[in-house]
Amino acid sequence: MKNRNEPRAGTGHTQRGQCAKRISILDSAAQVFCRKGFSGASIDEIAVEACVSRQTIYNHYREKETLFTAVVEDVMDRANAMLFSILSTFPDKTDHLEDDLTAFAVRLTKNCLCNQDGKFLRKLVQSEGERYPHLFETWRQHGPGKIGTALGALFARLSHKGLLRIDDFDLAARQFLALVNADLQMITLLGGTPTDEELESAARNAVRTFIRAYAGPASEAAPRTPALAVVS
Amino acid sequence: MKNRNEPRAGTGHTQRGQCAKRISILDSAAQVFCRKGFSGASIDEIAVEACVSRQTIYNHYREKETLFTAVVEDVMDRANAMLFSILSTFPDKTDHLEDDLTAFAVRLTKNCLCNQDGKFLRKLVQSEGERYPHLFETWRQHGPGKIGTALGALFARLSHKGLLRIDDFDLAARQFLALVNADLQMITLLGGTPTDEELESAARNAVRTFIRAYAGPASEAAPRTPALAVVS
DNA sequence: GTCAAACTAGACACTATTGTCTAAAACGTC
DNA sequence: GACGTTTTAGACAATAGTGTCTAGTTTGAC
Repeated sequence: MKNRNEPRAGTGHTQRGQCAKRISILDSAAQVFCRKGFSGASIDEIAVEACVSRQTIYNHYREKETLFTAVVEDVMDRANAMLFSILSTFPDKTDHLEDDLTAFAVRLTKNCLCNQDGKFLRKLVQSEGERYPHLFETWRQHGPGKIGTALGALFARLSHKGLLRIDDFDLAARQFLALVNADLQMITLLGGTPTDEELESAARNAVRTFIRAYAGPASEAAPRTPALAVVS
Repeated sequence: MKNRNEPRAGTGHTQRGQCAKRISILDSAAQVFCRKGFSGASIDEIAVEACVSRQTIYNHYREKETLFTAVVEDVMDRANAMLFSILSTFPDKTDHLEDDLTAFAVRLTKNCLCNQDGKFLRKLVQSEGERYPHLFETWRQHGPGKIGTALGALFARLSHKGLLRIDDFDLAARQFLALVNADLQMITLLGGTPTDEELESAARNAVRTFIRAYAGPASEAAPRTPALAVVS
C-alpha cells in the first residue's frame, strides 16, 4: 500500500470512510493501470489491491473507463502541484550558479520526473495517449507545455542578469530538461528508479554541459578550466 | 498495408507464398500491438489486417506470446541494421562540422528514432518491458547501449582531431542524442511523426548547443557570434 | 493432371472480464 | 438500540478472446 502524505481536499460532503475508500481505489488503480495498461488491468485485481469489494468500485466510478479518467486526472493534478512547487525553488541568487542549478535539477527529477506519478504519466501517455486525445491534450499543455514555458521564463531571468547568454529561452528550457534526462532515460525506461547518486551525477553532467553551452561572458573562463583537466 | 522495401532473408526452405504470409502477419501484428498493446491486441484483428485467416497465424506462431516475441525480434533486427547503416555515415571530414553533424542528426532521427520501428520499440519497451525483461534486455544492450558507445567512439575521433574538446565520450554521445530529441519528444510522444522541417530545426538547435558546449579551441569564436545576433 | 502442402471458414469448448443484481453485513449518526 | 447509508460476497448474464478441430479449398511443384 502506498500512503499519501498530503491531505487531499475532499470532493464534497463525503465522510472520512468514503473518502478513504476513494483514495485507496484511485491509488491501487493507478498502480495496476501502470503495470498492466488499460486493457490488461482488471477491476478485480484493482479491487483486491485496494482491499475493497468490486461492487464498491462500480458504485463510485460507473465503469472502467470512468475510473481510468478519474485516475489520470487525479495523478495529473498531484503532479502539477508538485511541479509548480518545485519550479518555485528555481535558483535566483547570483553565486554558485552551477551548484544551485544542479540541486534544482535533482529536486526536479526526484519529485516530478522519476517519482511514482511521473512514471505513471510517462507510461500511460505513451501507451494510451492516442486513445484518449482529449485527456492527454490537457496533460500536454499543463505538463510539459507549462514546464517548458515556466522554466523558460526562469532562464530568462538568469539571462537578463547576465549570468547566462540565452537567445531562445524556451529552447534552452527544453534542452535543460533533455540534458537532465540524458543519463536517466536508460534507468527509467524499464521501470527502475534511479538512486540518489545517479540523480546527482546526471544533474551534474547536465548542468555542466548546459552552462558551458550558455555561459555568460563573465563566467566563461572559469568552468572551462576544470573540464580541460579531465581531458584524456 | 505497409510495404517493406528490403527483401528479407527467408528463414529456411519456405516458398515465396508462405514467406509473404509470414511478413504480412509480422507487419500487421506490429502495428496492432503498437496501437493496442499486448493485451489489447486480438488475434482476430491482426488476422483481418494481415488479410489472413486466424488459423494461419496459429500455424506459424503457436500462440499469441510467440507471435509477440517474433514481432519484437523482427523489428529489433531491422532497427539495428538501420541504426548501424546510419552510424556509418557519421561525418569524418574536418570542414563544415556543424552542417555535417546536423545532417547526420536528421538522418538518425528520421530513420531510427522517428520511423515506424523506432516508434514501435519505444512504445513497447515502455509498456511491456517489465513483463519481458529478457527480451528487452537484449534491446537495451543492442539498441541504446550500442548506439551510445558507438556514437561515443565516433565523437572520440572528432575529439582527437581537435575539432571538439570532449572529456567523457559516452556522456557526450548521450547528451547529443538527448539534445536532438529535446524538440521532438513532444511531437513523438503522442504518436505523431515530425515533418522534415521539424526534424531539420530540431537537429540544428541540438547541434548548435552541442558544439557550443564542446567547442574545440579553434572553432570557439565562430559559432558564438551568429547566436548573439538573435538575442531578443 | 496429381499430389502434398498450405490456407480458409466456421464451429467449438474454455476462460476471463465486464457490469448488474440481491441479500446480508458493517458502519456511523442520532 | 433504531435507521439509513455504505460495503460486501456471491451469483449472474453477456461478451470477447484464446486456442483447437475439422472439412473444404486453394496453391504450387512436378
